[in-house]
Amino acid sequence: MAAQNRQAEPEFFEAGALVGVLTTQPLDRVLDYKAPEGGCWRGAFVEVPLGPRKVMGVVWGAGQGGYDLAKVRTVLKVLDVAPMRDELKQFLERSADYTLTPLTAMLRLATRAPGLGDPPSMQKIYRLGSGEPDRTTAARTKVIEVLKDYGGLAFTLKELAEMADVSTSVVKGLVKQNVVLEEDRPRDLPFPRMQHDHAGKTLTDAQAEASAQLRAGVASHEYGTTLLRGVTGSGKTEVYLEAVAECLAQGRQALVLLPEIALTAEFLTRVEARFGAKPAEWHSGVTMTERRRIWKMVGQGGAQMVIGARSALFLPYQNLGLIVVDEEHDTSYKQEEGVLYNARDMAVLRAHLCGAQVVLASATPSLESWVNADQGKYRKIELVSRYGPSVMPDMRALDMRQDKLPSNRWISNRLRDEVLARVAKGEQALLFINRRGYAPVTICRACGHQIACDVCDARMVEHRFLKRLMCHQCGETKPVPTTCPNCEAEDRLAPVGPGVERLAEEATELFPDARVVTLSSDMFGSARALKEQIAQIAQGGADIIIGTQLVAKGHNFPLLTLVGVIDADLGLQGSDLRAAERTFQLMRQVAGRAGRSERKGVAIMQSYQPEHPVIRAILAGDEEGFWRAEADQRRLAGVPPYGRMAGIVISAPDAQAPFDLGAEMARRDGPLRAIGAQVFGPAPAPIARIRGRHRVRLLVKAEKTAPLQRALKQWLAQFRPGGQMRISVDIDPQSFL
DNA sequence: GCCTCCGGCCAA
DNA sequence: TGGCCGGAGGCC
Repeated sequence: MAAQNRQAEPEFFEAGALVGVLTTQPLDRVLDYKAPEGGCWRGAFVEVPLGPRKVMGVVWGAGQGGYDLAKVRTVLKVLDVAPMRDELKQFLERSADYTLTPLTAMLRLATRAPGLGDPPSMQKIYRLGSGEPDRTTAARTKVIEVLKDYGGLAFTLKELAEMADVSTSVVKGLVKQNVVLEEDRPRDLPFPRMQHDHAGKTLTDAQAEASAQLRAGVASHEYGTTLLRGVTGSGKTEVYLEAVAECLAQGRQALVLLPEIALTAEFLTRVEARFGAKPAEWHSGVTMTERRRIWKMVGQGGAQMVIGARSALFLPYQNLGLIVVDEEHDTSYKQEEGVLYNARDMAVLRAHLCGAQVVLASATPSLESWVNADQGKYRKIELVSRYGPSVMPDMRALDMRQDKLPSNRWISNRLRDEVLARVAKGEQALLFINRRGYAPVTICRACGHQIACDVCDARMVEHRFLKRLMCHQCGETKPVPTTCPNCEAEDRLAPVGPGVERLAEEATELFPDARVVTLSSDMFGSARALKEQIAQIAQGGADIIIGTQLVAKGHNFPLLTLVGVIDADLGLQGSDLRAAERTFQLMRQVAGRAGRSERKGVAIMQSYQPEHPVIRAILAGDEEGFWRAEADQRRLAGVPPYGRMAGIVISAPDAQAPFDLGAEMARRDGPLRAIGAQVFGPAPAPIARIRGRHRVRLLVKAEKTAPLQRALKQWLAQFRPGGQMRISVDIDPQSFL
């Protein structure tokens, strides 16, 4: 047994000792190997033989034993990178448990940099030497002048030749005579030092007070989360950069997470102006060599600050003191492919493990964060705009009870006129309805019968695009009948109420000269086609956008100046539990735009109950009231953040097999029932086909305190998907529709 | 994830 | 008989 004081130190394994190695290969197990010559520490990055191949792994701990010792192979070598710290190891284990992701997949997330095993790559650099040239030429003089101008600095061959405007052979010639020195330098260099006090900004009183609180948190070296709420223009970036400054002053590393789209050169320039040097920048567009440099430098302390997209959370920080999640409500923090995790929540987990502070910044916080702040789990700081009260769009409710709309019309004349006015000016209008399909109800005009699902307590929704009736509870579909199944009357069945498809039909009739585009999840074969469509719209490829909740997903349409909510009451009835929150945030999105451009944004809500507390709160700009009303609804329904949910997506190239497996899974729900959880579905997933794979989804709902992950694990262990079928688990799914 | 092994099937 | 294809399972 090791001495007690050794416990803080990582374990050392003598050569030949059995060690457990976690590889990046998707074998969901730690494999036994013998420690290499010279031994190895726990946490060491190693290369091990696996079958005929060599793969990378991490020494996770002592070997398990139990595997045929004769077959145990030896670690090939220990890689020359900083070993994984216990904090990151725990973070990977805890987040794997939370998201029900294999640990190997988490390790892959944390090692997304190429050539980690390669010896440090070197490059030649050139600096001024002491020799004298045998003869002087104009080109040689220029090289010497450049080097003298920059003092003792060194440059690569290409840089130097370009700066002196000579060919590289001139420099080489000078090297032979020791006029210029050629040296080797590692390619992966530390990032330039950032100065916490380089250029302090003058802060308003409110900003100074807020940043003092954040600074105190960072200085405590303890975990804590702060919700920093401030509208556009209130200067919340300046405030959280003060927290970064404190973190740098403490000699700890800072991470700022931004939604992918917000990673702009403009933001980097701002940071550089404040701290005198650029931070490391980590996102999907960064080159492979730069990724490797960042990964290594973050691990050995050569990068003080990282600005990145969600995956920057998995870098091997040496001493992380602060994580800022800017625009924390943004849905792009939720990874929706591969490993499904929410970077906002995982940031809080990682900060817990390394005694860091988290700052969640947003003008319109997610309800989860709002509730956490309200319950005292998060500290809350409010920043009032320096330009006075928050800029809301011009917001109105249209009381539909006063409007005598003909049947089968949902766009009121007043809204129609507003749309026409925008289109005439070359601006865009968005008509928002949170209902997929053509019509939510199909009714028999002879007997009043409504076509319902055979197995669910739900009405079938007509999907004209798919030419079928569909149950949104269980996903069952059937052709639209011509005779009433109840009274057998011929041709008396009629669609009642609007869905997005029907609204598009109405808009096309109402605005014959406008370009109308529909955005609904089940109308796109692939995520990429959808993305392309959205990009086209953003560039002005449409005048009127008809959309479901899909359009609320953080997309930016700069030409959009009018949002018409067709049925504002719909979000209040629980068809999609986040609809009201999104509706509210959509309004605020328009508000932010109205503040920035000369075009004022207008939001119009058609409602049959404009006196409803949520509607009133939105109109009055009473955010507190809105969140409270919304929170009450969620609490009553027992859904997040007051309950827990998980989405199970079953996918396969053919459509039937996932349904069959989904139905079987819904039947054999013992382990879930044991913790009081319920299963809904199977139903088509929000995007029903991706890259040729049909997707079917089950939803599991449990109480807040129920051990959901453990139950899901037991439940899922019963099923072994055959062939091309895949099951993926999404804890805390973004959409529950 | 990738490699290998094995059974099935087709052309001669 | 040989060769090629695709699915199943092992890899420490």
